[in-house]
Amino acid sequence: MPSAHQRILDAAWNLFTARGVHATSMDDVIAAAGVAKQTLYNHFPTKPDLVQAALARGDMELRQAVVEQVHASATQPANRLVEVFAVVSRLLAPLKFPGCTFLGAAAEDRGHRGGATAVSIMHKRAFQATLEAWATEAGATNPSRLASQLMVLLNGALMTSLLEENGQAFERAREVAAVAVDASVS
Amino acid sequence: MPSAHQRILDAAWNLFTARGVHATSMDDVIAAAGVAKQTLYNHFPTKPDLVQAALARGDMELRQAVVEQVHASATQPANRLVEVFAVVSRLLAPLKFPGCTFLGAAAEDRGHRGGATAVSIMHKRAFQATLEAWATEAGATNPSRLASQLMVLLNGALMTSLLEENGQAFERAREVAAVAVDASVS
DNA sequence: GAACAAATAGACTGTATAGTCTATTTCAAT
DNA sequence: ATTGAAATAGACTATACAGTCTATTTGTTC
Repeated sequence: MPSAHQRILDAAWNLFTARGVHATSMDDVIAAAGVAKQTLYNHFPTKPDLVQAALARGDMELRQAVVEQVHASATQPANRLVEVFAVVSRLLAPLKFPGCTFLGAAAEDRGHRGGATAVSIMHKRAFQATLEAWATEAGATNPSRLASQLMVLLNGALMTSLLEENGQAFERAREVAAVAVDASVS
Repeated sequence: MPSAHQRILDAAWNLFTARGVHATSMDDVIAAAGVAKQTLYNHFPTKPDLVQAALARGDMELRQAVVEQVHASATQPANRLVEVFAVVSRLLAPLKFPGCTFLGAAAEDRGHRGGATAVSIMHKRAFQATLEAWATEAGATNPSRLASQLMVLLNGALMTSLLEENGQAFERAREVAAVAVDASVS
């Protein structure tokens, strides 16, 4: 049995992903984590604290998983920039909630610019930095620009798959990414 | 002075866009519309009703505005597919809330699949149909696929500009769109 | 086993908000 | 002028939810 801390973060992450932050009550997290109310509040004094902590952990785990799987399935940097779309799609598929927790949280936060938005921005920037590193290795003429372009595509695929669950969004994004990478590398 | 009905829908749309659906209370709408509580509830019996009506009206107005401006600024169908990114960016700029009301509402609705999500899906499908028509006129080898690809790019630009307010997302999307259109038309 | 930290159970408070109800007022059409 | 529909003002109810408080229990370390 994982520690209470872990269970709380896991439960919170899953609920935030599935239902969104606003629609998840602290009592929901408590029930899902199988933990006493006071225990949760001992670990995370307020809901924003919990949201931030859960997103921060999700950020690390997700990015690590994506990088690992991309490196495993493509050795050529240029291929990695395209393959990343397949990897993210594959990671999302079993979840049954085909959206991005960070984009969702940021959208709920609108106007607020609270902790959730801040973590989401960090997550996207960190991810984009990884893309830029691959783009540089691939010999792109403008790695920074290519990374930005791919990030827009990735965010688009994540949001589109929230609306149309047929999973084609990532295929389309991948096709476009291939063309964009090709245009930027050659 | 516009009718109460109009003022309510306008106020609701603006608040939903700026702060999100969840963060907007019925009292907020009442205050912004300058209307009595009962008046609002006479026109829209429940909050979901109001959300759906406001989004539906926003859908019509936004799509109409975009199509008009795109037609005005580009006569070649192939150019329209690229110019649309500049038009949407220009429409968003003065709003100070650089996100998509529909994507935001759908993200807040996660799991629900309620009226807000339904209207958002309609909006995106209708928009994509317009793109497909232009793609067909432009002589794309696979207009449906090209429209899907551009839709992913557009959603990506809309979400990315929510996180990074520098407005570069639309430029990036436009660059990629140009490459994708070129690859699909020639 | 004493002592202390962490966890539990669950009652309780305060606040925000959706939606109702009542009484009154405006105003256009007859 | 009279009537009837639409609008207003604002008190009121019910509920959901964040966060607190108290008392008890478990488990670990010295």
